[in-house]
Amino acid sequence: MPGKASQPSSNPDILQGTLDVMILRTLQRAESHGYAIARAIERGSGGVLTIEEGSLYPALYRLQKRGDLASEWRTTETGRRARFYKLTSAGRKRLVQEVDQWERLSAAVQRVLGAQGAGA
Amino acid sequence: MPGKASQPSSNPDILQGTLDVMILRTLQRAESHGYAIARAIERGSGGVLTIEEGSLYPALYRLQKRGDLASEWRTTETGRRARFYKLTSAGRKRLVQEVDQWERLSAAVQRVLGAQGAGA
DNA sequence: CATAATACCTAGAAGATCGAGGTATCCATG
DNA sequence: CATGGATACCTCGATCTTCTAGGTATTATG
Repeated sequence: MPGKASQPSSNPDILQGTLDVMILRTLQRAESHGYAIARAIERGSGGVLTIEEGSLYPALYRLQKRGDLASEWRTTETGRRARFYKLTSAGRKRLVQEVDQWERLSAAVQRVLGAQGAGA
Repeated sequence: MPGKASQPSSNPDILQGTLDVMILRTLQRAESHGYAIARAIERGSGGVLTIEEGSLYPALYRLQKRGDLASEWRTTETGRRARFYKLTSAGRKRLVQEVDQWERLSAAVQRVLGAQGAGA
């Protein structure tokens, strides 16, 4: 096999379990539709994250089914049909919990990774 | 509705994808066996994380199969049989990459969650 | 002897994400 | 008008990680 020396490796676009909370946070700022939510997260991450549509739409469906989001078809400023999502009150509560959870768990990982074996 | 107001909810013990890097980091400090690795991570996290054996042993197997770890049966100080793991040179490289990946991705999530809508 | 702690292992289920496909509309360009 | 790109949605199947829940064996303790 010629060429193709790249390592496909494990190249996750996002940390598993963080998509939901990022969606909720994005919608806390303003109601929005799927495509725009994805672009907003990507921009907000400084271009580090990529939101795949195959992850995004199932996540939105999941969150709505769970009662954290409500949605309706509307028209964008540019005249396109799109499904707009907004947080429900349950979603607002969930957001607070999940942000807290993220802080706790990511700080814990950081401690494990960073913990100095001993002082110099 | 009597009692039982607690929500079992989604209570992941760890952030998906972080177990491997925490194992590698733990073994960078000292060779160790599975059970001790789990306890070390739990201690290192300040008691926040719980390492389930059903996650731990498959992960160790995975990492060894991948070439990041080598292992051998040995006897602990307390006279017990245990499989001791240590990093291979591939494992040391992987550790550096995965720590870097973690820093990048967790910082990105942090930006998305924290991003101020606008200056005060 | 019963129990807890240490120490290992596995099978099956659940859940999230990804890759790859599909549809449709709008707009610019040639 | 034909083409292609961007916008906007959706879904299926595969993959991967973790959890639940079992199991074995040894050592130490009461």
